[in-house]
Amino acid sequence: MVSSIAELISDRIGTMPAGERRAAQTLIASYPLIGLKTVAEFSAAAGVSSPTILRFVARLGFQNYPEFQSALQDELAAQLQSPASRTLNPPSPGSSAVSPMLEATLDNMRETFRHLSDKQLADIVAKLADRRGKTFLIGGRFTDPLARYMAAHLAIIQPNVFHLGGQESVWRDRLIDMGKRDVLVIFDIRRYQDSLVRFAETANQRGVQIVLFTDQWLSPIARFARHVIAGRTAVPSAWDSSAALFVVVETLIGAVTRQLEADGTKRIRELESLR
Amino acid sequence: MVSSIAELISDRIGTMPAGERRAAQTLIASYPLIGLKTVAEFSAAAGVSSPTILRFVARLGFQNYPEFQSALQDELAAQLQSPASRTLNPPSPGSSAVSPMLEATLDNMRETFRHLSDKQLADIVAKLADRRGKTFLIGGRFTDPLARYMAAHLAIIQPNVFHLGGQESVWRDRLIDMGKRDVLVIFDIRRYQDSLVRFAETANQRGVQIVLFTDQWLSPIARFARHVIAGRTAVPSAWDSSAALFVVVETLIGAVTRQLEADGTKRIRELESLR
DNA sequence: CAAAATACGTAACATACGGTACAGCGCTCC
DNA sequence: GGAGCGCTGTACCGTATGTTACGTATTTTG
Repeated sequence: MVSSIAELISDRIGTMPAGERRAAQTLIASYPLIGLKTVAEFSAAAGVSSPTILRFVARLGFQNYPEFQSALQDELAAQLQSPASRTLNPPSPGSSAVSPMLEATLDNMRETFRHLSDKQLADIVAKLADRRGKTFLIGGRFTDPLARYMAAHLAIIQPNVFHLGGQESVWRDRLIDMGKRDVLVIFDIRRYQDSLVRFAETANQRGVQIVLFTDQWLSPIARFARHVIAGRTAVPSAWDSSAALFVVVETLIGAVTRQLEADGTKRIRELESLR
Repeated sequence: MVSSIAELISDRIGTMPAGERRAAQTLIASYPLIGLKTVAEFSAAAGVSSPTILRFVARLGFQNYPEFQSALQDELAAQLQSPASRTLNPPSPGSSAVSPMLEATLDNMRETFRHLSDKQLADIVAKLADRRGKTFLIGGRFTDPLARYMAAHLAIIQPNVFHLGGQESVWRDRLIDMGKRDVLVIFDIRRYQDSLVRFAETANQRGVQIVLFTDQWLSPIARFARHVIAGRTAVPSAWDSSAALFVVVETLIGAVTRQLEADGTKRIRELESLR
């Protein structure tokens, strides 16, 4: 089984005519970017004509050029999403049986933060630290503990922080308390829960600003969310991992705390005097 | 100066209308691959119409879609050519406040697992997968969400899993249900809670086997615990981090699940047939 | 050396892709 | 409550792109 297109090429490059070989070498030289451009650009870079390029990809077994490009993109996607397979990352010497899980988790965190800009985090921190409205937190079946964890911390450093728990009918009624100045922090990863989506939709209609923690496939709630944090969840286990989101949560908690300290709010001063 | 398109997006995402923001979030979530596909595919993935995508790239300052794609490709080229720079988030000169937090967290996890032997984990897994008794879980002020998270998973793959929540008086009375064959999983990090220590002590007297998740300074509960997992918690923040413990929890959940699958318990077979 | 087969490029073609005009809708602000 | 503005999607258009047919060049083989 041939895994990458690059291997496929080097397998068959010997059997190719001159023109196609030039195409192959050009592609390998700056793999895989030339292949993502148009046939015309590819052909120009290789110094051959467009049909030669097309014959080249046909020889590789692709029906047409777009199909070839899709394959390249899929390959790229796989590379970008599992940095573990990339040469870097110290193979960590004593990596043992538990390690696959740990390694995957560490990768997830690095990837999650790589897709997260400082600006984005700063915006969310500003919103959470802005105390003109209330903050509500809620999560799904497996993620509600994250909501609780965040609520437990935020509720200490600022007033008007509420975790929405218990029966659906209970927290649904809390919508009455929510308005434009309020923030709703929702955790929702696969499989996404209808009840949460409906809840988010209604909250959105009431003008509540939504901060969504979800996985890389984005919960439908992203549609209504003002801020979306997409965490990586794939690990070698029967379950998805929420660890990356957990770290983002802790980061935010820390940042909000620092922000409020900087603001020198009365509450923080009182807290400090209590310690 | 804006270096990457991702930054450019997060800079302006605040000023965008809903539809375009959705496009932006979708792009960021699986950056940059969606952007290399056609407008039609991009729009479908984001759940908006094609013109919205085009308006989105126009707002980013690109004359047209191909120009936008070229920019993405150039960026990718730069990344792929210097894989060294991607190791982790480069210490990047202006490296924000988030990086130290992430780095410290990653270190904590490595350290935590370094001090954790396979044998130790295997023993705990065996104990949790042994279904002759009941499993109770409880945590402290900040760690109870971890107990809930673990309970939410374990309760699916096996019966007799109970999270102890609510008022202290409530769960204290549950001691009556606990006996020699049962397991009590306790989470307790600084500052250790007296109520939990007393609870653990009593449970221990009743012959309950205690699995303790604590920090590196060890909760006094360690005195009664059969198994102790000490996680690193130090991070550059006003709060301690439970992230390392969280990862241990996920690792255990995965391992117990695998164990039960291997045992081929009736419940697991039924669960699988339900999926 | 001749003849055939293969390879390659030019040019014409059709498709599907990006782009635009326009109308409907919701929202905000008088 | 009404008027204006801005956002969004539908429908259509022009064109750049991938594709194919064909003629020429080049290599191969008897």
